[in-house]
Amino acid sequence: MRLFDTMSREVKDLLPADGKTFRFYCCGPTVYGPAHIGNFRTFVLQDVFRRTLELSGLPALHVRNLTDLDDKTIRDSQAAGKSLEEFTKFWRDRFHEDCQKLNMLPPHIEPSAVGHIPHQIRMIEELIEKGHAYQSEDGSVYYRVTSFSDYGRLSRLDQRELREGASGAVADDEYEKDSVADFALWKARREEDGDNYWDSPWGEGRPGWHLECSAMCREYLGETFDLHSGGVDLVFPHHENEIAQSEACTGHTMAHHWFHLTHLLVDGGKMAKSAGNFYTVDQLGEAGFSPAELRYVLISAHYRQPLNFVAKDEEGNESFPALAGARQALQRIARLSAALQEKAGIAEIPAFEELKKIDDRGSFQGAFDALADDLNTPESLGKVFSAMKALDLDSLDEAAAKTEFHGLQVALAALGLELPDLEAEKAEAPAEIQELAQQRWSAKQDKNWAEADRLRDEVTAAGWTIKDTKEGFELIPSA
RNA sequence: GGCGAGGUAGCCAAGUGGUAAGGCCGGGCUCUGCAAAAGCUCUAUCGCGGGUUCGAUUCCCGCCCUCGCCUCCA
Repeated sequence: MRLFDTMSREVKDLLPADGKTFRFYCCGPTVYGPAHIGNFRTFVLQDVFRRTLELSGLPALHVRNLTDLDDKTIRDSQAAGKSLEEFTKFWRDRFHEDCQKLNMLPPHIEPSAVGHIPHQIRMIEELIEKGHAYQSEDGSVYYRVTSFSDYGRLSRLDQRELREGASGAVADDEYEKDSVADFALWKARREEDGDNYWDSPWGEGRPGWHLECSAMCREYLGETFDLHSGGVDLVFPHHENEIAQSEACTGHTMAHHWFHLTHLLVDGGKMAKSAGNFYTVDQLGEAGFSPAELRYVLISAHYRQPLNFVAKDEEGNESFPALAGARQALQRIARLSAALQEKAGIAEIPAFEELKKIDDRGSFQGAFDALADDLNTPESLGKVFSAMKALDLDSLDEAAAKTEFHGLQVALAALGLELPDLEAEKAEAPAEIQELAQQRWSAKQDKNWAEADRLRDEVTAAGWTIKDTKEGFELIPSA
């Protein structure tokens, strides 16, 4: 598998350093509110990445943290009058529910910041010892950026000016630092932190945000690991600071590969609560769209391109045309898949573990290859449809159908797409509707077209659509 | 001001130095009493102006425009 590396700015092969397991870390969510669909673009694509790795025969060790200790979780838990633990547990559970709905494989290890305070303190001690950090008068500890000559390599900071206070915002603890670029490793206890403080050699306080990832990477993946991932916004300063902390501490390269995911836009602009275009999985569910449909949209653009999520149609109504389109597309795949399955005489769709063993992917090999080549999800989807169109179902014997069915399932498993249940679409209509539809069918058989049409209108008015088939009819709830 | 990404059909979105995947929408056809559904099918010369080249949407230069980051942020 090949993937673009932010550090070297080139597409590189992915090879596990230990020759066996590909070990990678993803910066997870801050659990202080519901994750939005932009967050999930990142997490879903990381999930496609992992699925592709595993299906290509490379075992993975996936670590993704939960940020449960930072300014926002403390601030909002206080505002809610809850303990930090109770508050973050609520949002952590919610995040996990959303992940499950979106068919994401759970990470193998999911550490949290609060659970690793001692690890972080130990790292600070090391950094002070090695001259990379200093304590300020109030008991905070800062990282001295100038002590790490490689600082800025990932974000190419050395090639640009550090514009101090570009946003006009100036941290209130700035006077404590030797340089504005220095960042906090340990924050001295403050009034507004409430009960959220821990003992340390520098007094009571709490670790800085950037440190948790460094500490947990080291704990679970070692001093050097294969890949580190996150949203583009984390390149600077978060990942830059992680590198500075970890590499200054260990003296070794932190990660061999940096995988960054470009943000989602909504209707051409940045998603923001203030803009009213901040969507969650639940919200879209309430609007009548399934998580699978959302997932389809989230993977419909390459991860290094901005993806424009269209929420409003041309009339400006919030009708989510992108999701409606995804529904049509998924149903087409589902019909073809069902036809292949029947032709192949296969009872159950093979589980993920079983799909790992399938190496003849038939016509769908190209769809898988597109993912292995820099995780090109849109090309992969294109190949799925192209392969579908090229298939001549009638000419396939059972063995060929089986190969094609398995190939399709591997491609879908890599993309993490769950197909809609076509049978479930045919919901049970109320008895009176069934009766009307049956009467209409009889009228139709008698070629009493006027009566048949009249009855169909009645059924339609009641919110159901009649689909005639060769043998009879089906009732579908109207959209 | 600095850094970066991008402008491909109505919308979303791949890709390529030799006239452009795929999805949605829309049109047509088949099927059908009609309709729906389904299947098939049609629809772009790639922001503008130069340059390099036998040939550029794809490389180079300039311009216009959009978006993101530089502050917590996936």
